[in-house]
Amino acid sequence: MGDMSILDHLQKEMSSLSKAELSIAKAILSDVDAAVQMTTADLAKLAKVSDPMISRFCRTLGCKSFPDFKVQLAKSVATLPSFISSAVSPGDDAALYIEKRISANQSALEYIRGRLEPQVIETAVKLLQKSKRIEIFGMGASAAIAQDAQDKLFRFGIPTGAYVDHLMQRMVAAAANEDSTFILFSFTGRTKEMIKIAHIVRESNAKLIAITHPGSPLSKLAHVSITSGDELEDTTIYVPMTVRIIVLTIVDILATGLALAQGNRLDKHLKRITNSVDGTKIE
Amino acid sequence: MGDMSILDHLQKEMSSLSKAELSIAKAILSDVDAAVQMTTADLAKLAKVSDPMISRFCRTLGCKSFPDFKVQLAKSVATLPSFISSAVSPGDDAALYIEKRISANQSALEYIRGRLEPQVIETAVKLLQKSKRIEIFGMGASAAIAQDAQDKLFRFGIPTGAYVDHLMQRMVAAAANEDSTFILFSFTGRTKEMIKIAHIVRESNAKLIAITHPGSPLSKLAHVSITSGDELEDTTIYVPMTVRIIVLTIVDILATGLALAQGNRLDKHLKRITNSVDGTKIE
DNA sequence: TATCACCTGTAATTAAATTACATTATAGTC
DNA sequence: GACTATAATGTAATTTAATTACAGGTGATA
Repeated sequence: MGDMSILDHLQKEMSSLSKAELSIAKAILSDVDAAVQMTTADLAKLAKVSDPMISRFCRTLGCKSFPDFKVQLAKSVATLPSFISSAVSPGDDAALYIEKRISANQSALEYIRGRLEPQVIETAVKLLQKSKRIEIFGMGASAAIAQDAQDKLFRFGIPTGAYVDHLMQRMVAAAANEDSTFILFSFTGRTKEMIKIAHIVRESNAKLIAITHPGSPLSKLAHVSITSGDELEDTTIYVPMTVRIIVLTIVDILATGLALAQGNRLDKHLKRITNSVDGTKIE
Repeated sequence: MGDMSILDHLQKEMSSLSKAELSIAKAILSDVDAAVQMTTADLAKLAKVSDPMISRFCRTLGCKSFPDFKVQLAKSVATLPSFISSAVSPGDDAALYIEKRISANQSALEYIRGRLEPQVIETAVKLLQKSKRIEIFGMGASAAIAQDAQDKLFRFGIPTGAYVDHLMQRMVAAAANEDSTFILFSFTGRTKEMIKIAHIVRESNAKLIAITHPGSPLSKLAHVSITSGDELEDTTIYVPMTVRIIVLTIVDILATGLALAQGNRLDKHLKRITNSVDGTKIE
């Protein structure tokens, strides 16, 4: 079972459970917090099965015993994404909305944990690594992300620019060639201007990585498309919050991949960058 | 005990434990992952105490029983910030560094869960709400954050500017008065230029909110200082990654607080903003 | 010095979980 | 449809784990 949480595993196995096992699963899922405190007898009664079915059920799920199952379940409960509790309401005090926003952003990260495909990331990293130049575009809410991405990626030995002005973006895209890789950020992937720019990138024979809504027009134009997590939040109606945490974490991942791919031959180069801000801070 | 994790509670009680209780505590802390799988007999042997001491110890900590203690402990383990496992190594493949980066950012958010003080956030929100104008400054890695914060805060009926050029920042700070609130982002709080700008803000009688390292020179100049989470990551040596996720979540929290404080009287205003980008997207 | 409160271990008991055995249900084959 | 084999499930028995009861030891206080 590896690192998969017992709750995820349980939900994945629902369709292959026997009648009694399904009763037990439903009883557990009806109140997970209560389940971690139950005896085999309690749970068996709730699920209307015999006591030994509980042990057997745990073994079916790959646990050593019911106590082991309860411990795994407790771990799952503690890391459970709670989308419901994240909705902020008018009467919320600061303690509550702090809690909700933190939980929302943690949950958003949990959401992409199983959705980012390693080979897609690797492909993107290889494109970046082979490039003579990296150009990063964003607009609106994605503008700050483009600039943050530049701040991360410029360090790895490949000249890296970021543009947020759509006219400059068009012109830079038109001036590019096959030596460049472009990273385009668009939560929805349906911004007309960004799609137009993507066409220009493609016409320049440059490579295109899009961090965007899966299946969107922009994603279809990209050589590599990586989810923006836009399914989580309607960014055309609400102020985009959790989505940008997802996208910035994707930036972290790409930067990490590129740093690893470049190995330690850039150590001096990185040191020089760090040193360039020497003297700007109070000791 | 409320919401405090059993691990936190245990560590807080260490100095008031008896000799045997202390042995048990140490045995648990020596390998928490193993402890959740132990029987009373296993743990008693490891701690060199009698079996019943285990039950008594759990009761001393406020748990109902040893099984209850083990469940609580499992929950603590699951939410424990794991700084070690987040360290990326040269041999890491994409699946692993994706996992590590996601976990690192989740842990970073967990880190601030108990460190953000609701009344400090409320004070900041009140300052923002009472302002005639909000100005947001960042530079270097914080520049993108400043622009992101503008994208969030400008919507709530208070004119909001963001500047990343330090000369413009000086001038805007000097031109301000008591009607303005400034938000300054600096991870370390030791950037000389930003501290100079903070002085200028104070001289203009404007209010100053700093998102920065606790106890730093900048934090001392602020009317309200909120942690940047800078303790987590040496941002002067490493590329700042988790720290900006923390800071952006703080932006979310402030934006949420301001939105709630403004109530629903801005609904039309918000609608007008959303409508302003109509027609820019493919349907 | 005596008393009291607290700590702790051994022994006994209870509770919880698992195994063994028997019965029932289901699926496949003729 | 009848029969057989296998899987699922319950009852009863057994084992394991946890807790309670009782007794003894230690340290502090009057």
